[in-house]
Amino acid sequence: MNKPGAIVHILFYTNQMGETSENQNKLSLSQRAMAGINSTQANAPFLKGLNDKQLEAVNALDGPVLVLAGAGTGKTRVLTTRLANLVFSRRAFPSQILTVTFTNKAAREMRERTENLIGHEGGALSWLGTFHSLSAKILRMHAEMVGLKPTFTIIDTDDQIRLLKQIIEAHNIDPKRHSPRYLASLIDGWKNRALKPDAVPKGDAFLFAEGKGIELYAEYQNRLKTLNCADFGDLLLLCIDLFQNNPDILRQYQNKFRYILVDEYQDTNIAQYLWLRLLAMAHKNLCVVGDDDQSIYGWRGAEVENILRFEKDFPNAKVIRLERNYRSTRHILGAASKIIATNSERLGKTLWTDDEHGETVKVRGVWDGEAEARLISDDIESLRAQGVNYQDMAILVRASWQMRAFEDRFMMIGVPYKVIGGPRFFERAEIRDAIAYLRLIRSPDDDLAYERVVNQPKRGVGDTSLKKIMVAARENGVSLGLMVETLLDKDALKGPAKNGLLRFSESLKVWRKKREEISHIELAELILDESGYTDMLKADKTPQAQTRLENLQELVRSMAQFDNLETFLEHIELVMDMDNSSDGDAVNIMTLHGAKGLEWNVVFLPGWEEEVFPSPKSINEGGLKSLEEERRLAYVGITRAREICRISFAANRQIFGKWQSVLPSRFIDELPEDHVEAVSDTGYFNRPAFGGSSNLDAYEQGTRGAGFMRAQTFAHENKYRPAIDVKPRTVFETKSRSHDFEIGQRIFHDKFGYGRIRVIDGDKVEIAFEKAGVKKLIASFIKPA
DNA sequence: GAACTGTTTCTTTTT
DNA sequence: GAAACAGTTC
Repeated sequence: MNKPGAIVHILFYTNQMGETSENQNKLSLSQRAMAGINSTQANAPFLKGLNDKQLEAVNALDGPVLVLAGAGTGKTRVLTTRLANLVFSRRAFPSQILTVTFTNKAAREMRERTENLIGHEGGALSWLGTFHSLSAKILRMHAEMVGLKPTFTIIDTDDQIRLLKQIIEAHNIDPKRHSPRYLASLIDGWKNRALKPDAVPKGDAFLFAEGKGIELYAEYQNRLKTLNCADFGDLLLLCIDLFQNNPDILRQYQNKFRYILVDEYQDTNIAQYLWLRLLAMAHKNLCVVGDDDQSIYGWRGAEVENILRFEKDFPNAKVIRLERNYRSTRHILGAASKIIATNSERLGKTLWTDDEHGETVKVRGVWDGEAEARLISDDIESLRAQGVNYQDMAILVRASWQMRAFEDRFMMIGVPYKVIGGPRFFERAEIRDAIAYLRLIRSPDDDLAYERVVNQPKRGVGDTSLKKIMVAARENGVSLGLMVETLLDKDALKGPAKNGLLRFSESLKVWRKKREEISHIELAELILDESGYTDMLKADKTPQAQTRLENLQELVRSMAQFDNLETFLEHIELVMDMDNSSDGDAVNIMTLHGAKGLEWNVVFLPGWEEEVFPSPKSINEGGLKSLEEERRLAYVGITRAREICRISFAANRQIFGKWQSVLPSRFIDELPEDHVEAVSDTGYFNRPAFGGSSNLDAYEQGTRGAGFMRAQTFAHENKYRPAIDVKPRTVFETKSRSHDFEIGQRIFHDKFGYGRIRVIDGDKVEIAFEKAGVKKLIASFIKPA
């Protein structure tokens, strides 16, 4: 497949592509490039091991290219190699290539992997990032052109909702009947479609408070401007505005970015599409990579249609399909393919592999969430004993609340784990407070930050005082901070509020002055101390207070990675995520969304129940379209696994704190029998685990339904087959033991009967019983058969 | 204005 | 089951 002839042929083709593009300058560029290719690429080591299709994608450098890359087909490899190829062929310096990813995690990985290939050749990849971070970077340089100061604050969903609530109340609308959260989602939706208040379709207005939606949206935008703030959607929209209103600036960026690469193109929304089109219009060296089957961000406005439209927008676009899967076993691929085949709206792709080995995908039913956590942690421990590292295993859940059961379990039995993208560090109240203080130092007009910390810790400024100040500030068109200053000057305040505000205002002045003198780290420590925030937590006797203090220390420590306050704030506003990827050997726990683009040897997919996955909320709101998106999520989950994939469902689950009996997910029904096997560790499938208990009713109701029957039909004659094949293998033993059993030995247990030893870990042994499934026991309870 | 208590709502997924 | 909210008392 790596015949030199093939490479030459492809290179010839790409150069033809390059030369068909109109401008003279480019022609000479590509001629230079050709010289570069001939000398550096004939024996270029970085192209080794790519298959024909991948090479084609890597070498089609000029002109528009669409790469349809299925799961596990080496997409990231193609992207990074392509980047390296652009640099090595002297087409562009790294700083002249715009690379857009969808998440910060993806950006980080792409940067690392590309730098491994090109080293520091030609400078840094300064324009690799998410749509939002790249937009922010551009906007900071031209903020005045869109009516902001360069220090503008990027607000997150939480601030957004607080602001909207104020606006709704100011319009005498009851926020209970018309929730700010819903308005926020409407506005987000409009922004995703690049609709400004005057462009919102009239019909959409009636989605909120009898036609007030558009008015409120306009008001919200005004407030953002006066607060010198932008929300996530604004970053893109303002950038588009900037380009459209200033052709000279647009041209400057068009010239700068000679080549544009976009990852996860199926997840782009209309605003992002417009943004890209503006930048790529001049030279059309745009390469997008995507997979319609992995489009899982419809709720954020992603339009799979963008992929379909690509060929229309760029009529001579080269389309390359990567269909050979290098990741998963045939069973895993078979299960995933069957699931996704149920969807109707697909471009259609057939993934294949020549991998022949591997275990089938297992589907297992358990009593409840706790039993599920136990089952999975048992699997993890025994796989670990067989030599699989924790870091090669992952648990992927639909929603973050499902993570808790696993955390509890792992904490109890001492398995190291890391939660990626769970309840986030920067969303904790104490962290947000600390950041609000810092924001207030940077941007005195940041009313949202002011409001957040003015009475945190308590300074005697209650709701009534605050309301008064807010009304006055709005009437005078000034910020809260400024209004308070004026009111203090005029001695218009009284009681505890007066004293508190006096102290607060003085402190702010002092801190702002100090900012010039001390480092941002010292400043943060100073503020936390002098504001009384630390003391407040120290005085707090609740168990959480201690963790909060630690979190704050962690925050201060993390500031060391940044040169100054601005870069630190920019980072947290955009990234909202701490890089904890380097933390040793630990099991990964994350959401299915967070898992896209990643892979592990072993993947557990718990919670495959109706009411959990597919998410009922999603189906209620989006109907069939959403159901198909949930199905793509299932597809993404299964295809993360290289060798072992184990799905599970519970008969009972606590939802919103209430016990409910639930049915297995309809997706379980869609799995193909020939790649999947329903097995049970506990003999659970047809035996109530707790005979006579009052839970029996729930159990019967929960498992007698069609879903359970569907799942059961997969169970073959031997319902008690152990989940893991009994494979005697050598295990390195470090722990001492007081017995002389051996792996593979047949034993007898009073309650569970006969079985065979699979794993020995000191005095603990794991046994695959002939009737009772796999159990972990202390060796003294068993005797040789 | 703060502290306490009972009630309600809520969680999808991320920049 | 937690967190946000509303209503009550000090």
